[in-house]
Amino acid sequence: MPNKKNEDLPGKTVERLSQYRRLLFNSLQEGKTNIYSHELARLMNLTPVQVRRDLMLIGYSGSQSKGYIIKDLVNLIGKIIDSDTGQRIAIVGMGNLGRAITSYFLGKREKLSIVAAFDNDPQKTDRIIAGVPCHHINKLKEIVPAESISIAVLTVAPEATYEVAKQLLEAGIKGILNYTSVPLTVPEGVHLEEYDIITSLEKLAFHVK
Amino acid sequence: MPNKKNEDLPGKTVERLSQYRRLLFNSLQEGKTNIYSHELARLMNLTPVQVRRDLMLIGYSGSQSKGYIIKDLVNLIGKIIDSDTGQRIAIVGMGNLGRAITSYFLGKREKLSIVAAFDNDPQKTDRIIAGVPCHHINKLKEIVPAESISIAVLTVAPEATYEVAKQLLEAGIKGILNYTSVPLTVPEGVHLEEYDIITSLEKLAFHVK
DNA sequence: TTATTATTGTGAAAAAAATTACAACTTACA
DNA sequence: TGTAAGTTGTAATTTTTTTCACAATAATAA
Repeated sequence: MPNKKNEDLPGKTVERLSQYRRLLFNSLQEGKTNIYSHELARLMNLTPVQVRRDLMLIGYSGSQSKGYIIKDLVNLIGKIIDSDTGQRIAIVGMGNLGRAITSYFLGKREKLSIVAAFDNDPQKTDRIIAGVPCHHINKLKEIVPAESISIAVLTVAPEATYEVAKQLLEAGIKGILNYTSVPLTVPEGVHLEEYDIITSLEKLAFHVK
Repeated sequence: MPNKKNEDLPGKTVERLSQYRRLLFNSLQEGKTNIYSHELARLMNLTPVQVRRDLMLIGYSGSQSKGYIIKDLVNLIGKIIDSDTGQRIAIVGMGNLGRAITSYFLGKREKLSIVAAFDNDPQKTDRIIAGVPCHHINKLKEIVPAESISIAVLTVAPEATYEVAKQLLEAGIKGILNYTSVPLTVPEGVHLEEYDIITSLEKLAFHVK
């Protein structure tokens, strides 16, 4: 039994692990093999202690002389945040944002794949967009289970949000990443992550003021 | 001197104020005039106490019988998070994401306006896209000061991020909202907000796992 | 009038996250 | 050999954020 530890990793640490991995991957490709906590911290805009603490929490040990072995660290992070079997994702709403996410994401992660898109515009449905088959939204309940999709990225218009979310839940979705400006509520056992661009802009504007 | 208070509002509270306002605005349009903390909490997926505490922090008082007066609250939040003069924003990188943000945002906020876009693709420059004039990126240093742009939304390709950020800083930008996957460092006095879609997806995937 | 219920406001406690401080180790080199 | 410099690992502290607990108040109904 490796670690029950994973489930009680601080949420912030999980976020950072994902970012560490991307940066470490870049470093690998630049030919680096080892990295010190202060180097990684600099890339991430963090303090070295925070890096060390995060790595401590996942049980990774470096050496005083060489720091951390990038390859090992990348693998370990993968063991922690990736699922063994891989997870399948649907983009719901193929507007600008849906397409942006799809094309940005495509092929970037081995264990996460966008396998379907949905839209209500007949112009967009029943063809392949940005490399992903786009279905009419009324096929949601059929395709989500058939394709073993566990995660949905919601990028529909605000007024459609509620109804589409309802269908996703009925289709047995396990996680929703909600980019609409309409806050959702989901039942126990379903995970929800919300992000609103205007909120971020207003927060930034407040601090700039 | 109204309140130095504003500057030391907790960051999380500022984020929530922006969201409160949007939801309150919806309620107003539905004809509601008053709202209780538990109602607002429900809309936001928060506890009533947290709502009350946030409002306490901005110095707004409700009544035990009627709760909060929506109109007054909307105005007060505006006084706190909006700048008096308004703030001008540029979208840098007019790909799918840049266009998504632009069209999503257009006209939504009185005190925040997207006044320019930049791209390096001649197909896109020197014309109006999603209602905003799109310039070639090499005019950045000229147009940012000329248009009094204080905030930039970065949606360029990863490999261009560093160079474009440098130019923005040289042009005197005050805040950057970075949607590329490349973490930036900015000098003292410039505000930076970073968001990465893949990180969010991976975090969600981790919890769904 | 007097309970009863529902609400706000807020001090105090708890929980989560970040930072400080420092012991322990490794290497380089005088 | 011994010491100086640079590193990791982690306990302890501090800071930030959330939650708990409850007093105060208003409206309602018995």
